[in-house]
Amino acid sequence: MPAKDLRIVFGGTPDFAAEHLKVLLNNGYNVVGVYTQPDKISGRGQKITASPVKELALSHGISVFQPVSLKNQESTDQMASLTPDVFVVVAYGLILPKAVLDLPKFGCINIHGSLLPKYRGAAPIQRSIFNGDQTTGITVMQMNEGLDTGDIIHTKSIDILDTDTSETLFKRMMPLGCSALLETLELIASGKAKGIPQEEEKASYAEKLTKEEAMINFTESAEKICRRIRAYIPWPTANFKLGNETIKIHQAAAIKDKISAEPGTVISSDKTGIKVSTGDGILVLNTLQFAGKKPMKVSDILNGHKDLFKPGTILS
RNA sequence: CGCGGGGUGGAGCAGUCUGGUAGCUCGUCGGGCUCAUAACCCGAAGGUCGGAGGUUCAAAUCCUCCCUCCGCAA
Repeated sequence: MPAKDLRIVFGGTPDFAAEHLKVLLNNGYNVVGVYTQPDKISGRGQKITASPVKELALSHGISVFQPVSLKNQESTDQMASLTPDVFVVVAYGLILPKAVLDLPKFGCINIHGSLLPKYRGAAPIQRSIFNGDQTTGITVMQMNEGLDTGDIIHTKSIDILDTDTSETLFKRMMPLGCSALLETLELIASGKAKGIPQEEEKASYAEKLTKEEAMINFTESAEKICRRIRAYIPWPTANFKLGNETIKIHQAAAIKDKISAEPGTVISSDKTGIKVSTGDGILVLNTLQFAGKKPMKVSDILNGHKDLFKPGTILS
């Protein structure tokens, strides 16, 4: 059976998912229905916003379903009425009950942003940067009832650069996931798809990011803080406080020098950056963002606020 | 009607309350100094003060509407 004859149902919500849907549509695959999270109020002004996946599906005239949960008979019936051959799930955000998992002829497949069984869960890409990994990748698996525990059908790996933020790594991984998806569909259609069970003892979980973690603790090492900063872009963005003001960090570097000052103390500030002592090493702040402002280079900030980061200033 | 902060030469800011001279720190260009500079000295260019109305002898500044950028919250 040609892969393009497969009756595909797609489930996903954010941009990362929409990108995969786009590839299917642009390459003439037979997408018979799309599932995405219900519209939510969000953004400035609390407007109701449709997910990127929904927007894309509607613009292609594909039926969109937005159940709050799939764990009920109606949802299962609805899915059954589409007579899917395969359900492709990418960052959908809902748990699939067994009834749904078993429904499509070839089951449900999921595209995950890590080399499983490492980093199962919500934030694999961000965690790989935060932990300082050199390599990560995409895994396509046959979904089962566990959280990212399905058999591995296909993987692709990619190097993590020193300069990667979650934002840039996401962007670089999208094409990887897209091609992995198309290749997997070929395998499935031609009956060559083979699932390899995950090595359970090597499993680890990638907890989702929280705003609390995004608050910088200057007693950590400069290097760790740097990785935190890169992992937390574009959201929730690492930040610290100067007095009452919260300041976000968009770019920083670590220097290994030993320093005796209390962690969080500004050592020097000039157009080359703001040097701050940490638990181990020096953190050099390069690009910051104030509330209500766009991100700014330190040299620009200092032009307008000469004394804001005088040596001795305490950040927390 | 969720809350809030902005838009002033190329960049970052002050000035707005208490209308009346376009200011500060940089950058750019020209010149000087130096073995050298993200250093220093001298000089210059560059602004419809987000937009449209209104009040006034006079508006960056006061009033009304709009555009637009951003933070919180999700």
